Amino acid sequence: MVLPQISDSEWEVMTVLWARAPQGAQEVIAALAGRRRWNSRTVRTFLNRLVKKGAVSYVADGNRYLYRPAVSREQCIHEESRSFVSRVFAGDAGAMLVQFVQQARLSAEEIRQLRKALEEKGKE
Amino acid sequence: MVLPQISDSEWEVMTVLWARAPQGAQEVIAALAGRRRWNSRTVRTFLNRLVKKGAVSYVADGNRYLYRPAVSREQCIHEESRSFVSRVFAGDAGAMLVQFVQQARLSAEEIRQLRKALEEKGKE
DNA sequence: CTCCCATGATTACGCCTGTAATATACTACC
DNA sequence: GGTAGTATATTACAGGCGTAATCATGGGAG
Repeated sequence: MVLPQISDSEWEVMTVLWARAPQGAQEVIAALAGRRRWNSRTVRTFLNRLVKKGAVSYVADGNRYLYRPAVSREQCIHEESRSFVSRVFAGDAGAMLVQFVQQARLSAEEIRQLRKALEEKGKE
Repeated sequence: MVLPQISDSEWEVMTVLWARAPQGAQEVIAALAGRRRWNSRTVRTFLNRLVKKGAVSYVADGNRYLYRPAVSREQCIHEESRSFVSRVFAGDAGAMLVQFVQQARLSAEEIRQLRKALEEKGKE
């Protein structure tokens, strides 16, 4: 199955659904209200498009729908990352990592975690 | 100055110009011929759009133009990366890195390089 | 029974993208 | 001086995206 293409705005909607599901449109709208000043109709449009794309499914609940993700966050992250690295770093993930590690602000905990992940890699 | 928005296809054209500049349209078309099966007119369209966006500048050279990047690769990478991390990882670069390190195939040299970069980070 | 309101469905619209084709201008050759 | 090539400039067109407004429908308030 090919993952549906998810736009920037749609991604925010997915984030809400990945955090909790199922949710009605009102709840999704409420969850987004803090971050984005979208008209409620706009959010409904995104939900519709996501359904049409197969990224979200729904079941009827009385007079409304309950929406839930139809694709996993992990898969989507994977796909987005792949396309990002391929675009910007010509597929060279190593180059990307080096650049990011040098540039990002990392907590001590993250550094520890990254070291550990690298150890694992080194063993292969 | 706000960086222009560069699309996927346009990014490939920029890559060619970042590698060597200035170049005439023919040279850019030739450079891309191996990777993408674009009609030469398509490439010219991208060059035009990039000029219009201010990402590329040109000077006349006889009957043709010589194009060169008007924005630096580093700036563009930075911007693309920022928007990617903010979108997919809600701005949490650390989370992104952990995910990538676990997932990417890395050469021994890259692992060494990353370790070193982490050492530097740890010292701060 | 009737009217309003919320909900989903359909439609709108301008800009961006991918992918070119057509038009115009200039040069180099016969 | 016309003609064939190139080069750039302009135009095309469908599908995606951001941002909503309008339409239709069914259930609850009165």
